[in-house]
Amino acid sequence: MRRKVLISDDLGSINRGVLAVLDTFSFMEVHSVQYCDDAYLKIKKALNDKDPYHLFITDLSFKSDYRKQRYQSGEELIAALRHEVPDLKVIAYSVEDRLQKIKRLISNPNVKGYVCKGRSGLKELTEAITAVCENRHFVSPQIAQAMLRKDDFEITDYDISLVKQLSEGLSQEEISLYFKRNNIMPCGLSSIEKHLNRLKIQFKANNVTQLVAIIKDLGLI
Amino acid sequence: MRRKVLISDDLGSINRGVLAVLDTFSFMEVHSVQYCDDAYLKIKKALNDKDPYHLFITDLSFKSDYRKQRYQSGEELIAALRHEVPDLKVIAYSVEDRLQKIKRLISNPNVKGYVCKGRSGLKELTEAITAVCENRHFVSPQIAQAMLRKDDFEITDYDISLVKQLSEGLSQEEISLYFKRNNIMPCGLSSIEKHLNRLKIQFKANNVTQLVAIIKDLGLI
DNA sequence: CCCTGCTTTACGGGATTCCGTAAGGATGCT
DNA sequence: AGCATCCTTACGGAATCCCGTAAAGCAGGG
Repeated sequence: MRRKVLISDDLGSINRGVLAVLDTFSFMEVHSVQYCDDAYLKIKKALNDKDPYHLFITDLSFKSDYRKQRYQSGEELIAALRHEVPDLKVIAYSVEDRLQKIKRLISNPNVKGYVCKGRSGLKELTEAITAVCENRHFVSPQIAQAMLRKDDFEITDYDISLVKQLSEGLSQEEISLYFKRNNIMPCGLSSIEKHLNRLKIQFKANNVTQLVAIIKDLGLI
Repeated sequence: MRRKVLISDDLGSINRGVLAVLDTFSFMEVHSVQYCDDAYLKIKKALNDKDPYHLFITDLSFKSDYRKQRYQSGEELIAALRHEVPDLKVIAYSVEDRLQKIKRLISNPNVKGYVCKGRSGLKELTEAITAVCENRHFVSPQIAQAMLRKDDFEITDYDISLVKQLSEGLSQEEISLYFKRNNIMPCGLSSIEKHLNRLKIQFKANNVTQLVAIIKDLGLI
């Protein structure tokens, strides 16, 4: 049975690697793009032509360059496809290994698989494709395992955006106002202080400056 | 003329992509590894066997996993090779795009090329390999261009160590004491404040936290 | 020697952060 | 409803940071 597959990744080297893997599936017709917007257009066009894609394999983060994009990240594109192309199966293939983010992603019914880029990424990707073709789901073992553990020592998007604002020079009071304006809860100055306190303990930071330095080193912002 | 090449990247997909590119150079004998320590061992062994590698293409950042590594990053490995295998030509292939860091890297005479992973990464890598084979150097155009720009602030070692202490969580008063103990002048609290003030103006930072974030982004600490 | 310019150091007051205590609100369980 | 728990928010005092002013020290030039 012929299957149409689209892969999307900004790094040429990764695209090439994934293509090499897909070549082992002889029944597949594979196309690849390097921008989210291109992926969106190809998917929509195929749908219009009554020859839709069956599977979409995409990275999550895309470097921005001179080409202005409507969809800046894989997440955004996947979210849009959820309603516009509900029959499309999606496998995310990313270095992202933060549980919170992955959980949210695979709560989207379109997303049938999550594969962590890593040393055995291509092997896992093969498994994921096989699974999805057989209507099963797949997530990388290290993620699946982490999801079982209950010690949710997790850092949320809220925390990230909080620290990010700090790193951009806002005072805690300014952040409070910013959160109020953007309807991000909690937005009280006290809550911001409390969250920061928890983060400082978690990351063993003496003060906010060190906290930002640590989070930056971890590549979270 | 036969050339031995070693490539090192933890992501399997990238390794595959790079291998595909290297296949277009028919005279090359290519090996690949996924850990810095493996790269080190292979390079040393080849040297011992009197059949050394001519070219080493490596990523800079490697995810750590259960395998404990002596060399945690490409930088560390490259620094070690500088003295142990001075004849080995190195091309770094990384997403890193911070000038200062790249400058420090290519100040190492072994490093003949720097290629930025990105949409045209493989194309540039091909150019880099060709250049290095012809005894020329290569750095990705976007980096080369950025290096020309002269808005490269004068920043002293004193400034660096000052900001570094901040990023490690010391208060300004603690830094004053630290400087006194280590005979770093000036060490008065007021002087430290004054220096920080100048830095904040230079780097357009609202506060110390943002200053540290900026300096980290520049790769200065 | 004095003047000038530069840097280090000191001091003070206002702003911000830090940290503990506690009130108010939502949720879930019995 | 009553109770426990978790989370948000508020408040206040201590510590720290921020920033301007100013004195002291040290070169170089006239």
